[in-house]
Amino acid sequence: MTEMKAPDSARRSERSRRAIYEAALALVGEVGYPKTTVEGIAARAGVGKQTIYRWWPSKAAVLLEAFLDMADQAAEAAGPGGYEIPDTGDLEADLRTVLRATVDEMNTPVYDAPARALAAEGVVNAEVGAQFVERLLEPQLQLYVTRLRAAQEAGQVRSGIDLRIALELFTGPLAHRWLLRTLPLTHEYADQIVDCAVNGLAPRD
Amino acid sequence: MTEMKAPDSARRSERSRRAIYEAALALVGEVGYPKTTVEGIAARAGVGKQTIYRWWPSKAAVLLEAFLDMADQAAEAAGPGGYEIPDTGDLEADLRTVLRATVDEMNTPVYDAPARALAAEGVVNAEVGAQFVERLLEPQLQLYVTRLRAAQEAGQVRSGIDLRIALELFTGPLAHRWLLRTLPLTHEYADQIVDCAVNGLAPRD
Amino acid sequence: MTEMKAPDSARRSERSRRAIYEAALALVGEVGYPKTTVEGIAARAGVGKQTIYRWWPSKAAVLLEAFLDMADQAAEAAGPGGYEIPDTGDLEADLRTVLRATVDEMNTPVYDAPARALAAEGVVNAEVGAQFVERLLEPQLQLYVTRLRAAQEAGQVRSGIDLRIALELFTGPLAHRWLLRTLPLTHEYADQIVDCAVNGLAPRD
Amino acid sequence: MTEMKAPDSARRSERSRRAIYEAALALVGEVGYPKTTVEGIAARAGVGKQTIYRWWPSKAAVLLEAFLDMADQAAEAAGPGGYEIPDTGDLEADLRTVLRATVDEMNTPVYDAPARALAAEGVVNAEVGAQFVERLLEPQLQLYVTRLRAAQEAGQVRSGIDLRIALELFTGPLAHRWLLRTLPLTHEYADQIVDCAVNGLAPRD
DNA sequence: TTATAAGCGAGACGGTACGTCTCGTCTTGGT
DNA sequence: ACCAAGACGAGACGTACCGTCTCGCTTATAA
Repeated sequence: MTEMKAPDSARRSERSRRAIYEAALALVGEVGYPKTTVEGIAARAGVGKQTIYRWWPSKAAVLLEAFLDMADQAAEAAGPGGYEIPDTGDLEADLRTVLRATVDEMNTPVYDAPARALAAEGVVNAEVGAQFVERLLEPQLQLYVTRLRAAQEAGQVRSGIDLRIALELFTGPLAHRWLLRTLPLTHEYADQIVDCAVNGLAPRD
Repeated sequence: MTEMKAPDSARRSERSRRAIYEAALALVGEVGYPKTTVEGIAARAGVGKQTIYRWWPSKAAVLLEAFLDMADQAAEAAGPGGYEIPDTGDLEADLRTVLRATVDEMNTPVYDAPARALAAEGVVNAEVGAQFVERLLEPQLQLYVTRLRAAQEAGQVRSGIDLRIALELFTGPLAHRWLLRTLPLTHEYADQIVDCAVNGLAPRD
Repeated sequence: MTEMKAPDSARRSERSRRAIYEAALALVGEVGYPKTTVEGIAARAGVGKQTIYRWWPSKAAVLLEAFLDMADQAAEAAGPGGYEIPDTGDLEADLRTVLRATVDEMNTPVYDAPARALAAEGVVNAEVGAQFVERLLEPQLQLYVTRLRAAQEAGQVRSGIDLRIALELFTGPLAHRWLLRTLPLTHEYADQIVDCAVNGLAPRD
Repeated sequence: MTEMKAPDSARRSERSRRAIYEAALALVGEVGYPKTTVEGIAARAGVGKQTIYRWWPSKAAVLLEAFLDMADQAAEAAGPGGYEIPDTGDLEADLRTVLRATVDEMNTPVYDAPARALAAEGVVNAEVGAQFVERLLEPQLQLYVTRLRAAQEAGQVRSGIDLRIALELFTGPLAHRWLLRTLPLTHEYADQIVDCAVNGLAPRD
């Protein structure tokens, strides 16, 4: 049993952590994930390599935290409501709004590059994949569950439907196009997905 | 000007190519994609490294061809019809059959490991991604287009719907769960997806 | 201008110093000089690294002082006379006694390992070498000068001879064998060196 | 049992070997042995690190071979006789010639720096020490044995004397001063050593 | 008798070099 | 000409120590 003596996080250098986050995101954006190296991150952050290895187990873990940090800061800046799906009573319109926003995000390079890298790493590395899903994806999916539950209670969604499955009718196609780049991601595409999927969930006559 | 002198493919060693395919698939299955190296493939195939670099540009390209080769052989063994979606007239039943088969495939390790590796590489490397989509994914998606067109002509699918989008209602959610391992892939899940999606495509009253 | 503020030696922890000496000597004996590290000494002594760097400029300096301390304690234990070369009137016999004792010391691991390490460091690092010679070697060589002067005055050594050179006829060969391990160091060898060298110093007919 | 598969020395790059020798000797001369690193040698030689680790087990081994190579080239350039001790019949004069030459060599920086480094490493590392003695020192000592044997047969050296010990009367003091820098190495010093030592070896009346 | 400032243990930090691994290219015989 | 074999230049890996730098915590004067 190799008892790892954990470093003392009270003494951790906040300055270094921030510099590492920034360097990691910048490098992934500039040279791509595979060419981003731990050495490169350390050099760019003006940090010793050991300072990275002391706090993270892998390049992917660094990037995941950097990305979460970026998302947290964005959420904070977005105002008190944070991120949630609007509820105007019109399910189709609300989901259109959200999916269009998601499409925009996926077309934004500073978001796209690291998110894509993390997703890819998670596909192949179960450990990272679990973290990616748990810390990044799942919170977002819960927003759909919440909104769809409201719709279900309002009678806009069939009562027998599992909402975890329902939400995948929206996010699944979007993620598919995003990850594999089969066809371009546009607002129109988002609208069409919402149209079909909402129809599929609607109560039968 | 770097004049690339192409190797003479007539003189190519068939024995080596087969050995490389087998070694690549075996290693990806055994140690995972990131730990599979070109050196390792060469050593296992009893082949010089240059023989790999002469014919393929990257580890991912080797694996892609190896995987296509495996798929071709499976298709050949599957009989004269090859792969196509059945058309019994009942769209929902036909798609259930296909999605259940796909779920089974994704739960088969010898298929899962290399396919997952290729998808992940394609997510991050546009070059590989394009190849992956064009040579592996697109032919399968066309089968859906064909079946859905028949359904549309039979009045089971709304006429205004873009079939490229329609098909993603089925494959998107499936791919999502498969790649990110959010929840287990089961026949029941396939059925539920088909249920909702077919409903969404159906003509409105 | 780097104003070096010297530490206050009055407040120095005696306990720490002793622990550092012991740790340094023990580690050099156990794992050898190159694998002995400042971190290792600190850990073994139960001491912070800074406590070493505060009082010594280098690993070699620590070991030198540790060794001198060990020698001092040995000398103290040896009785009031301390170390000196006996003078029975028989130069050859007296030197035989001393060289045999030196041979024994060199064959004692607790003496050999650190002494060898210090000598090696001194060979390559002039600073350490000077300290090694001045504080460790020179006092011992002076003992030879004293004894040989007595012999010279008694007419047993040619009058023209420089005693600094004379003594090297004894210590030089011994050191040579010890440091480079060309051949084993034995009492017989000591005797033969003394025989030849005393003969070489003797007045000519 | 870790069976090391030895590299094929027939395919070795002569160009790289020479570049490594030159870089190693140059660096030791310029920055000293402790600051000479394997990485530095590789960089200066325009060579990958692995090319060094493939052929040598350590920095010291590289330097030893580089030094031997330098010595071989010098010997080759020195003419057909190579290195040997002259025999004019006058033992004292012949040894004076040789020891003066040795003193000169030890005062030559390009010789001194690497030789000193190797000797120091050999003092502390028995493996290296054995190589140093066997490949560098022993051949030179044998020259003394040869010359002293001739003198012994000519009746200029006592018949009972072990020549391996006799030679150390000359080389021991010299090495002592050289390695530990106790006092300067001069021709006069060499002469005095020869004077005393030859006298010590001479037959007794 | 307290306060105050030093030394202390601990250990995180920016670095350098280690020795290993794999990359993609180049070279040498063998078939 | 293609091949198996593998040496090569290059450079990232993750580890070990370097010497410096805070941290709180004794601990011993000097107010």
